[in-house]
Amino acid sequence: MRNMSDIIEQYLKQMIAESKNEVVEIKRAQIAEKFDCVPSQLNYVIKTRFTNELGYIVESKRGGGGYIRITKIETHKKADYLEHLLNLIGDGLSQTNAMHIIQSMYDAEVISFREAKIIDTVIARETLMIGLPKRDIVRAQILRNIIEVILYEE
Amino acid sequence: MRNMSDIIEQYLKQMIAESKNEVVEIKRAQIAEKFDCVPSQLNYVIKTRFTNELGYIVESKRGGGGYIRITKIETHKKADYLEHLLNLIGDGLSQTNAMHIIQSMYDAEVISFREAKIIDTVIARETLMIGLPKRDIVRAQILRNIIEVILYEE
DNA sequence: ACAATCTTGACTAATTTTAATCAAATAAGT
DNA sequence: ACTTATTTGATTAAAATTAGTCAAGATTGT
Repeated sequence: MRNMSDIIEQYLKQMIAESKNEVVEIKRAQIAEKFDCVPSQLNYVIKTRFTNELGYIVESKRGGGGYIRITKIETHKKADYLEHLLNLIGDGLSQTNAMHIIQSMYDAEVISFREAKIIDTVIARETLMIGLPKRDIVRAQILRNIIEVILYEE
Repeated sequence: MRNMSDIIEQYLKQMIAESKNEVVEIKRAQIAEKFDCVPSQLNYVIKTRFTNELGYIVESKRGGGGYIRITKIETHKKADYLEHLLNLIGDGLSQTNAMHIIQSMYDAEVISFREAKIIDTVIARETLMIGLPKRDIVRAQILRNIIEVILYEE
């Protein structure tokens, strides 16, 4: 790791990853001490690496018993969204509907463009060389499983 | 070896060759010191010998802990590799063989870890709820199509 | 001699680190 | 309760640490 800010960033992200609810709560001075840097460096790291843009909410309190709390929200939202999609998919799924769902996932930035293309290909009727009604059932099963992979990663 | 730029070029290429992932990461000032030249000479060498044209990607960061990272990308090799995999896949494909291919693709850095997991899921017999021998045929078809998506992108 | 390439250094830009000062919340003393 | 002191985070600005650009001068090849 190249510099102190990166190290602290990694440390905090690790804490969030290990946490139950995508949250970490720290005492600024304590972390500064741990990494042997000035306290305000924590503010710098937070301001440059835990922005709202990147899906973090930062709350803090001063005074005795003060703290800084960093919450990662995007994953929650994404999880909710993916759960929603899972509910949407019934026993069967047409190619058109599947493609709409894939497009939606791409728009929601849950999957990359390449992943979208891969999944599109997988659920195409030309790829699944099976007759109806079985084809729609397999397609639903495939997409459900893919969503679960994304949902339960990390 | 006639001049400093050539020497530095050779040095960097040597580093890349010895590296695990066709990457070298340097500190500009440090290399300049090592070869007793001005730092900006590194920029010259990189600009003239590690161009995108020649298959290199250069990334950098300034400030404390800054760096210059040069990555060699072997697009041709990857294409050859993927073609090879396509030839490998016959009319049918067992889950075990498919998983080996997926692992290989991940090792070759042709797919990401997440993509590997997605594809693993898709080709699992639990996902493809079809009986043999049809299942192996569909699996082969799916993997072939996925590889083609990756092969013919961009 | 001419053209292309290389070397050098001054200046610029980005990023990180550090310190000083400010503001808010709590704790303590009266 | 009220005032004061202490603790703790926020903000800002300065300094330090890198890398990038550009252009003038030097060297080399033809």
